[in-house]
Amino acid sequence: MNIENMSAEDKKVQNTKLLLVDGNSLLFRAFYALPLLKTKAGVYTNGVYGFLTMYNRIMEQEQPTHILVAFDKSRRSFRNDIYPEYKGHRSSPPEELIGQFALLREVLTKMAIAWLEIDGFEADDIIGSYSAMSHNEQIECIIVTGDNDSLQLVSPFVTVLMTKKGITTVDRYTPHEVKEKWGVEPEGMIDIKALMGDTSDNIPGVPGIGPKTAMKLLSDYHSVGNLYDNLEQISNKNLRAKLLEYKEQALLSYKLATIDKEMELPLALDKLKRMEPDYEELKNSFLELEFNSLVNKLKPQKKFEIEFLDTFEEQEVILLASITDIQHFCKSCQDQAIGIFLDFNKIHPMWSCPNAAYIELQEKLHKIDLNENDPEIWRTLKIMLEDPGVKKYTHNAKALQVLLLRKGIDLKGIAGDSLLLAYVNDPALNGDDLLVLLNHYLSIDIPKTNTAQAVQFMRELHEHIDDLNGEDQKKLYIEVELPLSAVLAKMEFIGIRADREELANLSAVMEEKISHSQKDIFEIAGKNFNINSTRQLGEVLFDDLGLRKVKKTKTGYSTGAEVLEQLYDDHEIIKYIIDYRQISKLKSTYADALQAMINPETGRIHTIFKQAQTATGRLSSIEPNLQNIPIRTEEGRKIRSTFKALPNSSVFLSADYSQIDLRALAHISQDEVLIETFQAGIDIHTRTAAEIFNIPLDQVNAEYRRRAKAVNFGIIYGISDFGLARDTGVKRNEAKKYIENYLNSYPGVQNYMDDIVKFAKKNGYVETILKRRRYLPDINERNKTVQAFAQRMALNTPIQGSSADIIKLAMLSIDESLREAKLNTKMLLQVHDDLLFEVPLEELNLVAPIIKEEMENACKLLVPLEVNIKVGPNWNDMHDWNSI
DNA sequence: GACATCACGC
DNA sequence: GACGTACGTGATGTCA
Repeated sequence: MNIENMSAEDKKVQNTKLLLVDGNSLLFRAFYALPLLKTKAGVYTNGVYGFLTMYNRIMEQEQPTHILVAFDKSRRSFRNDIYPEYKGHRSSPPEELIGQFALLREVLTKMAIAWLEIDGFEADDIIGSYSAMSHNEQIECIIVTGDNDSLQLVSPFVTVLMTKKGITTVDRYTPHEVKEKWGVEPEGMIDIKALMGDTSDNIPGVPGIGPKTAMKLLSDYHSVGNLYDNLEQISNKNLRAKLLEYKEQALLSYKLATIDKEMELPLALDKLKRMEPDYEELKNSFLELEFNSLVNKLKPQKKFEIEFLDTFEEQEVILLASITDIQHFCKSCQDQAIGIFLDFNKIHPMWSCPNAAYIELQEKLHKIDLNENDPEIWRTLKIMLEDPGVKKYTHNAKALQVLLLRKGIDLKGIAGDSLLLAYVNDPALNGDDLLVLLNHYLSIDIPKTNTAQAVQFMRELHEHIDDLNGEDQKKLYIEVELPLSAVLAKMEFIGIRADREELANLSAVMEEKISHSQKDIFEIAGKNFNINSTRQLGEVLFDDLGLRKVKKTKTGYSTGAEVLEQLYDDHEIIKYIIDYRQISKLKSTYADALQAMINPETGRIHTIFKQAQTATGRLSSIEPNLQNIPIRTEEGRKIRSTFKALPNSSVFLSADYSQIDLRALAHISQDEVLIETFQAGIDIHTRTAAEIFNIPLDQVNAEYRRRAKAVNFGIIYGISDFGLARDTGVKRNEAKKYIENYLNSYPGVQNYMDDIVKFAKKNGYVETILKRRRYLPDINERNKTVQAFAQRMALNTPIQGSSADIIKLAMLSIDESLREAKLNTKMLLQVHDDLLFEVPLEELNLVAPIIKEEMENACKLLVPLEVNIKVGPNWNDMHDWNSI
């Protein structure tokens, strides 16, 4: 068809896509695929839950414009009139499922999804009739079912999605796939069934004929009718006799297997149009059914019909051209709520210049040009921006604040940050891009080129996401994340001093070492190649030098550190390669890259702390990443020592939580042995060693402690005996025993592990002590590997996430204390369980106890929190600080 | 530009 | 028989 010549009516048909769902079939599948789930009120919901999961997935994939779910009305249909035994073998569905049929219908109604059941007909017939209509009208149609009867409905316009064993995957059948799998055209599926029968429907067919024979006969005779007309041609006597004997039964089976395609359609197509439900009401009934993970996904769907696509209304931008205009405007902002968006040319607020400010006030969009960098403009804006009475709604307040700090402006009155709000709502969503959020939550599509227009929806977006958040999430957002963003902004703005000259010297020395290693390696290998290329290195090691191929990767042989270690004694080249790898990593990632990150404006390095990035609630650090500065090797520590406090006037102070993850575990699991150990101040690894090796505390030697440490470490991450064996170097059986011993010694931890997985399976998420949520959609997955992965996340996230919560609380109270005491000590970095400060010498003895105090009392747990304080001139040479 | 591999941190 | 510790960022090479 030529698109140009299409009428409007044709185009409409082109944009129509009808989804037909076999409700009974899918509910059955879902019920058996998922473990039994019961609400607190005792209602079984697993089938309905699984149905909705699958429905959502298909909606996302297929984006239909029209939907109908069809049900069997009762167990009897017109087929029972011609064959009373039809579906006669079926026993009643289990008790736990029966109530879910009605429940599903209710839920569908609430979701504004059309559904149908018709006396005397099966869901198949309803689907057959609607799909026939689609075919005739040349409308695209998708059928979802687990019943292969419907393959007879497939046509160029009708596709069948057949659920496989579980509920996560479907097979797609177009005429081509039907032909490929069954050797017949879609209509031929009726003939196949007529011959082979169908035990599940109790269609008899011809005894002794299965799929293979049926396919063979039909490839020769094309149809059952033609087969019986030419029965004498069949050479196999037995087969011929059987066909003859059961002719009646075959013809009856044909009728039974034929789906009715000519029912009167009770609902016209436009009654099936996809509709927006009442989200508030739907949310309530999902909450009642405890479908918490689904509640979170509730939001207006993306618009689905091209002709109805909501193009946002582009607002006129009022340009505030003169100082007088700006002054007048800023005055009118007083005691108002505004949306604000600062357009700057790079992502990094310390390396960017603002082009313009866009401000929404009373639903009008204003622009202030900042390219001129006119100090008069900034002076005017400063008053408004520092006025806490002007409530500012924005996206990524931290970046805005950092940029303003460079202009000498101390931003006040941040009332909302959609980046953080969305993160608290669901940390898995990447909300960096405001346009993505608007699309996701409000279904508004703003072209990239028109980003400034987003400011007109800023407050609406806040309101919408805030509605989705529960009380706990609102609290986490208002009391932790939002104020923390201001603390982080100050840290980013202050930056950390690094000695450029020392980095340059290190780089030069490293270059020297690298070229030496390189020369040695080429000599031993007998040829020149790129050592950085894993492929070329693999060729040299495993092809040329014939070393053992220890481990494979997707693309070739692994040359990772683990492999090289195993080959260490096999060839002298290995130690040069290990050396080369280490030094070139240090040079490129640190010595060279860090020099380039020193800001000429400040002479310091300013990282960006990403506050809405990780799934667990931790921060991350980029451009540069200051959370992975080397510490383990001697060479690496040279990098670390280039970070320095201002000489003669200040020192670095680092305050790190001791065993915060294990303490969080003790608190969450309430394990008595763990709690007692921490309360008594006993070394946790030693205690664990005593427990798992069943020896007295004073007989734990270094080796026992090392293994116990690996066990403790592994427990936090949801360990396997395989992983533990690898880490400790003991046999897998031995490692397995360690874990068993551990869980017997700490029964509270065992219970925690069982309970948290149950919780996750039931609720679809896990949470931290501050009720930060992480959704785990894979927790009920049938694929064992995927499910196991989700289970480990369920175990780890409350632990790691709670630790992250605790240090965030500590940062807030330290910031407050430092401000109250009017101290000049600056918080510089957070490295997960570690805080780094730059402390003026005269403040040291005052500040150190404050920091220790605030961190240890950041959060009341069942175990004490312990903080170690170190002090030194640079980030490497630090020594324990003792109060005087 | 996307993906894979490797290596650094907690 | 393979695969099996959480969470990150960044440099480099390879291939399209």
